[in-house]
Amino acid sequence: MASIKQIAGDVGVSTATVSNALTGKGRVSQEMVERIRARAEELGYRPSHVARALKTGQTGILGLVMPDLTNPLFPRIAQMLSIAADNNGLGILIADSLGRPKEQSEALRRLLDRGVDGLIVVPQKGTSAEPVPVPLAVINTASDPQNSVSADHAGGGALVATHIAEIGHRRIVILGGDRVSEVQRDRISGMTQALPDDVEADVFWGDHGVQQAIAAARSGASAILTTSDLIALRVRSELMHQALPVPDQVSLTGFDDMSFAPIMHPSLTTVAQNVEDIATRAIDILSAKIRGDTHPLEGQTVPMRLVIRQSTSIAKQPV
Amino acid sequence: MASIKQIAGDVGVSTATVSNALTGKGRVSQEMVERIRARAEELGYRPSHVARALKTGQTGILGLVMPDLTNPLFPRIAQMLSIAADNNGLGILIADSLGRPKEQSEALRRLLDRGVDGLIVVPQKGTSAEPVPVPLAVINTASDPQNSVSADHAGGGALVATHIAEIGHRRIVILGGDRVSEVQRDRISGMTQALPDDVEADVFWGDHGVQQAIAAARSGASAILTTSDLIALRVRSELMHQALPVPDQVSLTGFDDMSFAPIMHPSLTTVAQNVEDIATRAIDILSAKIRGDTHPLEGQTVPMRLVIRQSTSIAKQPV
DNA sequence: ATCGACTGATTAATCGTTAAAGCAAGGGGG
DNA sequence: CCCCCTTGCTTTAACGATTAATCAGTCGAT
Repeated sequence: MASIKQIAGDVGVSTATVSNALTGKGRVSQEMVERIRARAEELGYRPSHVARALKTGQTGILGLVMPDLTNPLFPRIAQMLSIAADNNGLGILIADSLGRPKEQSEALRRLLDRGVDGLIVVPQKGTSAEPVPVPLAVINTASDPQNSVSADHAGGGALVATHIAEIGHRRIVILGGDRVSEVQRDRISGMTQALPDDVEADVFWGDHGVQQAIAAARSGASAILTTSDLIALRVRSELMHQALPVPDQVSLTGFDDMSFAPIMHPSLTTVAQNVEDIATRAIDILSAKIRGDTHPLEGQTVPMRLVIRQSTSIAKQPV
Repeated sequence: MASIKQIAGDVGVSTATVSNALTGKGRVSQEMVERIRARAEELGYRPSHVARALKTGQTGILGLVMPDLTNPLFPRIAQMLSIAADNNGLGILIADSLGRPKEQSEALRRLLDRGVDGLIVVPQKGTSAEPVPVPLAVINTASDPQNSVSADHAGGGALVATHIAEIGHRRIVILGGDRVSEVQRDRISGMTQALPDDVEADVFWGDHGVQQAIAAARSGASAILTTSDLIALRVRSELMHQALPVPDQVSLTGFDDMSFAPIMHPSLTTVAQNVEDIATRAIDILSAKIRGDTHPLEGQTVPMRLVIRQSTSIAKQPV
């Protein structure tokens, strides 16, 4: 491996000059800069991040903590974060906590031991990030006071609720998966607040809620709005068992536009996050904090997008 | 941050002794080891991975390259790799190539620049890993000569094909997504080789193949074996359109046991990978190589598991 | 001629750790 | 009693970069 010393020897200058020439920091003549650059190129010189990190105290690495790796958005988030980080010359080290809060501190400590310059945390349902000695960016939802940037889950809920109301549904069911998830709570409160007064909505939760939702559908509710595509898929199965056709009898919506949403039958109306935008902003916020900007614009919210497919249709007129 | 120097000063010995005491390498008296340990504990000393990396040339970080991040197995693989890596005191740096082969070398170079000790590559369909100056572990499929460890895709194909034959199907369709994927080719060749002679099987590929499969089903084929749950889901949709009930008229199988397989309707018979086992072995192989073991056991194959659900049933007797 | 400012480079220290070599004291064998 | 080996620790150098301090010239102004 070619080092700065190697180049210095070849060109006949000191290592300090080489360092200055390559980083453009000190005072070096234009001619010398070019000679050094040329030699560095020839040798295929790559600066040692490790040595630089030791001297400067900055590793250029961010830690990513996603306690809930089963979160189906993980690949996209990780991908987008990794791209955004690359653009800022940063790397991303992942950590897993197996979903256990106790392991989560372990994971954090491991990342900190490795000297990460900052952390990106997507909190587990119902937990909040513990204090850390490095800059932190939290991706959760607007109602989390620690939130740095996230999708506008409430706005997304409003979008889908408004859509359902506009196409004539007057008695609907809202179905959440887990009460403890702030994201899901925000989605639901977005829905309920956006509904006109003349729409009657029941809110159910969890496994039991699925049954309640089906019962409601059998007794006349014409739409079921869920907080996740996975829940919607389960409801779809149950409805089929009960010979309640979607969307003819019951309209159905999900959340997150997962891989199967466009290809299930009927294809699922859902709400998509702009993961790329969120990731980019998270990295921007974190880099700003690392650079010393103590109060970058935080608590941002990125609009969601309604994706209308075949699982929703105009409400049947009551007979 | 407490350093080794700090401890050395406090205890009244040289830094070398502290280093030796803490790593258990040199010759240090038992008593001294304990005094040093105690002081280190008090100070909350954490060794600097960076400094150690500079000195030893080993960062303790592995690079993970998954060119196809849309691969729905990614989260599980990443999770399991991260856990397995942790157990060996290693970290995992992720890189993304946006699916573009050109970006892939870029991603590789970035990881190498950061000084990773080894690379784990899950190759993109139809590409093979380029030579790298560090130990490499490839997770692909048995027929890839570079493969270090992978699921036994052919064996998985055999499992599902045998199952279908055993429950009486005599005319079936095998449906692949992308000819270029070695994994899918192996799955299919596993299927065809396991089928008894009296079973008639057509192999179709891609979007067009879906139509051909439906046509075959309409003209009497009683089972469709796909190479992916996503494909199975699409086929399920088409069959429904054509009023061909699953499994009464047509049995259907997928691959990979994705999140939606158990909750779609009917729930999908599929073949699951033991991702944890694969990840653990990949890390083991890589650590062995890094430790200097030039030829650890490579080319391993991990059995797949048939998950029988409701989308397959005994073949109707021909009328 | 002299002083000061500026330019382009050098020197030397440092980040935290490891590793090889060295050194003093104690103990056993001949 | 001398020699050598072992034990326990220290000294020194190094990994590859950055950075503050310094220094030798050059040039313009006074």
